[in-house]
Amino acid sequence: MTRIVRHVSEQDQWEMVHALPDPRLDGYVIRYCDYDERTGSFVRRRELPGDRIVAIVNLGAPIRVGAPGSPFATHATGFFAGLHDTYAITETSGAQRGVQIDLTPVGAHLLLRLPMHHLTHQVVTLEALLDRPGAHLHEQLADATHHAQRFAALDAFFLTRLDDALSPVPSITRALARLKATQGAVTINALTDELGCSRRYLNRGFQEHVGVSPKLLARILRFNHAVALSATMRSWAEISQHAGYYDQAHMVRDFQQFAGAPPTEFARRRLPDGGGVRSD
DNA sequence: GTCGCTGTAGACGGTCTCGA
DNA sequence: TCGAGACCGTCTACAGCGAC
Repeated sequence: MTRIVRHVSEQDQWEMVHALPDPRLDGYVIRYCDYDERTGSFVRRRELPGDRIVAIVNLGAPIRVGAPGSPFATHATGFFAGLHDTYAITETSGAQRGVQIDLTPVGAHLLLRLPMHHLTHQVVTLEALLDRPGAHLHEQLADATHHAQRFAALDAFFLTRLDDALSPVPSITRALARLKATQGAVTINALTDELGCSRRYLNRGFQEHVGVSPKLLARILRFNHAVALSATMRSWAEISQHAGYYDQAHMVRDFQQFAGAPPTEFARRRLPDGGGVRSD
């Protein structure tokens, strides 16, 4: 099933085609997004941290990606971005085209056959991570004339890798599900009690399968919840309460760390596609 | 009243060592 | 390999302030 989102304004124009992967990839690959974008109002945007591994197969002009305080790197064919504890900045020429693939951390770990802490706070090129098969995938997507063909090629690529993948570790999968279900509103002690394992075991499992500590992931989920609530609620005090923060000051600190701006500035810079904010 | 900011004490979580 | 305990840094809870 696909969902098409179009936006046309005086300065900006884009089309995004969202699709779910083959059901056999459930729990590994979350969704695909085929995009074609031309923007005049901004060329730099802040991408907020989330609970998923994002891969971009770039089919247009090179994209530059950086993080606060570190230099930009240019990516011509695409990249994989691991989990981050702050926002990333992307810069384009104003026009971009490609496919975004969202993977679960466990899915990325098993399909990429990589300890996830190797990808944490990193943006790694397609070729560096997947070598020749990655270059072949890029060629296939570039040659395809319709988004359905690109999604089919991605399904085939990941299903091939799924054949050789190990099974997920149940305790880590359960911990991730619990964190997600509570939007991060669960203490790590409660989590280890529920799972019947030690903090040390849980932390090591998260470093291997997710790339960040359980607490950091819980904070990212809570922040994402607050961002989602801000689309429908007006009062920041109300949002902080509903998202599970102790008070507004508590929430402001997370906004500054994860979005690089206090809530009001964040809302002012927010982009209409909901996926990020304008950057200077 | 809302929002953003600072300071501080105590709780919590990450990491290390040691032992089973 | 994993759990228990200790230590230390970070986060949370709370108070208070000024600007709008």
